Amino acid sequence: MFVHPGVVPSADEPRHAYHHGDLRAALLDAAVALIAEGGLPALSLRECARRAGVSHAAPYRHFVDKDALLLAIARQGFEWLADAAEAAMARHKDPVERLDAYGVAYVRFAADHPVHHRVMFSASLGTAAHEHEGEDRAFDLLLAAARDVVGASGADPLEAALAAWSLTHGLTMLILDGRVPARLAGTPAQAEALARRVIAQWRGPLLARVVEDPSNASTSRRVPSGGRRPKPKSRG
Amino acid sequence: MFVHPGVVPSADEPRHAYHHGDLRAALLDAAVALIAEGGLPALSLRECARRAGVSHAAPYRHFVDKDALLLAIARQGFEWLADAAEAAMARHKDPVERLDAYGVAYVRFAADHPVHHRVMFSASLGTAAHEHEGEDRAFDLLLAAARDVVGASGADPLEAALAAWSLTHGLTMLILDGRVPARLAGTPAQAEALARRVIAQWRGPLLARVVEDPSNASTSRRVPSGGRRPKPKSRG
DNA sequence: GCCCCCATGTTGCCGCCGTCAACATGTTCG
DNA sequence: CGAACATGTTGACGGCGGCAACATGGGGGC
Repeated sequence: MFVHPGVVPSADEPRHAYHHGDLRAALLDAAVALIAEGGLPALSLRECARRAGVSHAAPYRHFVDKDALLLAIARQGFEWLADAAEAAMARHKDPVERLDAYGVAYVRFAADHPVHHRVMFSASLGTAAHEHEGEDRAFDLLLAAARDVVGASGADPLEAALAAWSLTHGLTMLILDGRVPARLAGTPAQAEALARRVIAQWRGPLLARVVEDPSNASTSRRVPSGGRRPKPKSRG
Repeated sequence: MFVHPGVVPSADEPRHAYHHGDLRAALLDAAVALIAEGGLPALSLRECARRAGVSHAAPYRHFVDKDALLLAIARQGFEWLADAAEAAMARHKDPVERLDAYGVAYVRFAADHPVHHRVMFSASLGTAAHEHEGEDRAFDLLLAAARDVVGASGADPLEAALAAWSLTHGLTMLILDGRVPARLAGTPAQAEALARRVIAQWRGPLLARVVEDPSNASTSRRVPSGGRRPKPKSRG
């Protein structure tokens, strides 16, 4: 049996275990493992079935086709992402800090679940199925945070959200594609720290404050000779 | 013949036209068209051969395998990207403006050549072949621009480059994946304008100036009630 | 000017894959 | 107890990537 205990049973699918223990979960697990080993093109339903110890057509009793399996992984990922972002934001009151927390949680989530992130944003699905409930939830969280940040300034919250999403999404993709030196993002913890520094580097005029402390905004007028690169002194 | 005149012969491969006019270029064209129509999974060497009017094994005389064809597309894309970035940066002297120009050119390139960008950053190749000459050239340009921006401030140029790359790369991926409303990025020109606004939104303490005009840096201390969203008055 | 060689393209084959249809089995419930 | 249904199996089909063996024709050596 390849069903390792890490599997969260997702609590919204048939629980009955007829012949196999929980084939659906086993297939999802095998799929994630396959993608982790050889990327998306390495995923095959037949190999998943093999690893789950069932025949090559058994998966079709749980997923209408290959894309449905990928969709299930993506859905799970969006749920986890929304949960992580929500929890991270809940630890802050300041709008900017909440937006930062979202971004850091985003990168951290991708570092912790690289396969899920890759599947969530794989072009295969892309336009096909943009109706994940979790995706809407994650995006609504981001949009609300952006709205709080821009406040009544008249700036477009959607574009602010897009800008924040772009930064963290781009960093995430570069890390996951191995284009960031391992020294900077070799572990999820390093990736998270890098995300904090990258976000801090970009803090801009729209947000009208320095990340470290709202009171000393004047330091943003010139290149600070020191005190730059604020150590994320365990905020939260 | 499916060889439309848009094909740039790439000028570094055997020019002799034995039986087919220029099968290699025809295959590359067909591959790009296939990916444009149905994404990466829609690419098949056999369909490329069919569209080029040759037998299913003919492509193997020009590409050792499917990945080699994708690699050729990626290489072409990196060359184009480096050229575009170089040209865009050459129109500016100010370091920050040069870095901005790089980012805008990056997004514009991806909007103009979505298939190439997708292939360039497809996970399939990823770790396999990071030795595109064009990729090094494009990254070196970015790194040099970042170095000029951070100057002697002591900031890590690599991390600054990474931050800039993250923002534009993320925006690019979101646009290409259809996650940005068509109203904001339906055409390459719109995507370019959006890139300018997104970059401007993030201008931060490290760069210590407002994008519009270096002299009015004080407007960055408060959320500007007006004058935000600077119309990109055809800089250059 | 001739011929041979090799780059180019073809045919045929293999195994793998996604997917479907037909069949088998075991569970649940009337 | 038996029927209906969910689950899993077997076998088949066409498409694909890739290899080997064969065909061809153009250009360079003589």
